[in-house]
Amino acid sequence: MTPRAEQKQQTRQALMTAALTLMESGRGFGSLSLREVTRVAGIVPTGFYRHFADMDELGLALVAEVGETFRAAIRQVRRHEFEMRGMIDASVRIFLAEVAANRAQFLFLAREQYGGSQPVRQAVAALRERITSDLAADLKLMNRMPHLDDAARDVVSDLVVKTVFATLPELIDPPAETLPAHLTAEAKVIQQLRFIMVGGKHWQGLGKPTD
Amino acid sequence: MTPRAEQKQQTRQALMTAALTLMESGRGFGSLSLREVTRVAGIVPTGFYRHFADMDELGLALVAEVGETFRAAIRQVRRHEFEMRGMIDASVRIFLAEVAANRAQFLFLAREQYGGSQPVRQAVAALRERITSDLAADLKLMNRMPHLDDAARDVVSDLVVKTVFATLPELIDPPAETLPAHLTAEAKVIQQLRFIMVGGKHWQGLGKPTD
DNA sequence: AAACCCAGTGAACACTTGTACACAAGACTG
DNA sequence: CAGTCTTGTGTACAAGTGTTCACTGGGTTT
Repeated sequence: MTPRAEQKQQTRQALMTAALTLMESGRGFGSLSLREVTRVAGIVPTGFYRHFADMDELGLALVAEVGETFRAAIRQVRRHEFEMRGMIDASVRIFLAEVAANRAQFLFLAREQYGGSQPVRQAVAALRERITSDLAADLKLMNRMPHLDDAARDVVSDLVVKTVFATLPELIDPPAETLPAHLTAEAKVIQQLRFIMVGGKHWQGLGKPTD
Repeated sequence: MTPRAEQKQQTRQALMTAALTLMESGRGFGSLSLREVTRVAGIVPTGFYRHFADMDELGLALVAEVGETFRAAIRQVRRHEFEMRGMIDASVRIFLAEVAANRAQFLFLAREQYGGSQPVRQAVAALRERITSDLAADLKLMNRMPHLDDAARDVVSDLVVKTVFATLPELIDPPAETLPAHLTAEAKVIQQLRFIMVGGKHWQGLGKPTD
């Protein structure tokens, strides 16, 4: 890549991390001003337009970025998925490490998954759908839960992804007090995913409601 | 109540619904300006201070309000809980009706549960904890899932509440296209709650990991 | 009836905001 | 090397922001 283009992408990245930095103190992305972002990024306000048409476009770039690291984390999980014993434990641990290594990105994801502007929210929804359908395909491939038909597998996958996304805030801002070990966010989400998997295994179809 | 105080509460309510109204077009609460809110509420900006010290306090009032309707919905569910057949179905249906009847409030809750300012987020967290521990107590009382000890019941309750909260956005903004019946947000969340419950019933303790 | 209280007003303030425009200077291209 | 492209700059402006202060007028109390 030419030095010019390289410099440009560097500034572009500065804008993106500036936005994430500003959010780290609890603000929502939608309340950030263009000027604030450029101020933190170290360029003049008008320079912003060389990279994004408006703040929404910056938001979309951030979704794309966190989407990439998210999927990279999943690929890494999948690479270890054949160590069957305690697969959930291993997956969660790997995933948590990735979240810790990219705290700000996942914080953005957690905050804006439902709070963001419409384009941002749509982008997050699209990301989530891709992840969900990947998981469903994976579940089918490894032939766990053979009782389930495709539709039911979709619903379970959706539940798993929903649980992971909804747990993100706990994982990112661990409650300050050191908790009894079995209530770590990590331990809790592991057990919750197990409940879901066990539920999937013992599912009996819709004929006889068991509740 | 004296006419004066009544008038005051009426204006206060106008401010709260003004905020909810402004959010209905996709904005986050944190991006609303005090002046906008008073404009929609039909009073002059300075009048705001007769009711709230700042926007955060308005946010807390909104959390309290939606918390009340939320818990009212739960009480209504509980009143029907002894019709055991299809208890989940009934609960979800009742709850959904309440959500539909108070769309804007639940939209606020869904959006701000993780996106709001720190005080708002804390208030939502507190609300969620109350609901969770109520549910745990309820599960214990009706003695479903006898295999589970208190800790495990807490974890299941947390998962259920997490699922409901995370599903709120789907329930509020139903995807425009009429879907195949088994993929209604309603049908999906019912099945997901069933998965969780079945998982709880067939839980075998932590001794032998089943995944 | 007189005194008081207080929700809502209106003007004013010092700032911040998004965007337009002309410009500089270094990197690219012929 | 000359000419062009493009990233980042500086100035400017109209619009919106939160908060202050002194005020009005009708409900409330004595």
